[in-house]
Amino acid sequence: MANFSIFETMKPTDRKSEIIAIAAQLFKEKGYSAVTMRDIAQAMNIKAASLYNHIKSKQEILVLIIIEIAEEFTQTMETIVHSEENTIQKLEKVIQLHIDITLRNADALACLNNDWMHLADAELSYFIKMREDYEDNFRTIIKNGIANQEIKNLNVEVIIFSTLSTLRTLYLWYGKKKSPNPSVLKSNMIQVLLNGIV
Amino acid sequence: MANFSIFETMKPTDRKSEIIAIAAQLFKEKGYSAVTMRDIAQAMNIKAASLYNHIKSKQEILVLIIIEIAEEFTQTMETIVHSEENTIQKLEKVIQLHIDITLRNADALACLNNDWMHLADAELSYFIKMREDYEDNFRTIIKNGIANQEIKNLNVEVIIFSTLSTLRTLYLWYGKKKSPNPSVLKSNMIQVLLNGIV
DNA sequence: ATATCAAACTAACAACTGTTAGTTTTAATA
DNA sequence: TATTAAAACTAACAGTTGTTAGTTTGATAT
Repeated sequence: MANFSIFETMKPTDRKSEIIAIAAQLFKEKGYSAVTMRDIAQAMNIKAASLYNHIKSKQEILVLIIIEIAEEFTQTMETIVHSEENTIQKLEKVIQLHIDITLRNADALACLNNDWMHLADAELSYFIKMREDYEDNFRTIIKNGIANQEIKNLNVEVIIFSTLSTLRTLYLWYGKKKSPNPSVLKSNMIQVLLNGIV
Repeated sequence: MANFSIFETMKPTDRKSEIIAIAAQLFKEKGYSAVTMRDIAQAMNIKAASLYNHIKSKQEILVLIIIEIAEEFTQTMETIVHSEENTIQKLEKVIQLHIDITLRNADALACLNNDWMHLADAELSYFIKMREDYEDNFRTIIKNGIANQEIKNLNVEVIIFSTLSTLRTLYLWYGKKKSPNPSVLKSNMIQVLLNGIV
């Protein structure tokens, strides 16, 4: 029986996704540990116990916020590093990746950056592994670029952390009054990170 | 009576300072909210209640960790922005400032970056004010540099946040196996941030 | 109408939180 | 040796935490 109401078709997110989205928002503001289940419930206008009709635990919320987005970073980076493009094009793709995810899900990104250490057991190891792989792939791009003389022969670690620091904390700046629109952001970011400001 | 023992003269930090140093270390690893007074006490091999012979509250620890270092940033930036040097020299001084504090007190810096929102009332407002002043002064340096044509005419906000992101999260990278020594770090950082990597 | 089922509720738990009060230990001073 | 003061202790508190159990609500399907 085709009884889809307008409301059903207009509401693509189920209750569980709503909880995760709202939790991510709260985690961004105060951090995982400082946000209680009662805080999350209140933000949804329900009682804390009702959350457990949809999620297994507070931990599960954290895992769902962080792991999916970490996998996207890891997989896309894997694609970029193995592509046929030159170093500059690869770096532009990495910048694009960070901007895209920041625009799409700044809250989850904040959570990933600040609260990953509150993951436990298997998920913690998995996350750390992904992060290492990501950085190793980035390092490979830079080293190849230096070998090809596409990139200046500066300390590799300094290049990596200055670039990644900026890209990883984009969520802190985006949404502020003075932040530029996405395409201006991208082109200026490429200029600043690759060619410097002087 | 000159009865200073070797131990006294060798121990320049009193008990309160020890608490603050250990707390900062724990806050860096897990964040302010996730660290309990019992955690801090255990790290000092005493009981939680004993901490209150030295400090007024958990909040006070946070304030003492963050405010002092925030004031140092704010004041030094004030000096730099009003100095007679050119833009490049000013930026080099700002980079030096961040490296210095990172090397001297990475734990407190991590705490300042991640836990400032757990300050309360007057201290929270005071911190936010200092951070705004700091960024305004940085913005002034960049704008003057662009006006003088010492700096490329790129989006000012992008320049500010890419530079500050890197400098502010230095503590995350420093101390890792692959990180270079301070003087190499400084010269490479100036190269990367000012002149780019390409 | 009745049955069904997701999603809300109330009530409670055991563990943990920051903190206080009052007491004992420790080590230096008179 | 007696005194003092710093710094530890034990015991407990009131409030908060994540979570469970069992129940009620409200809309949809038979």
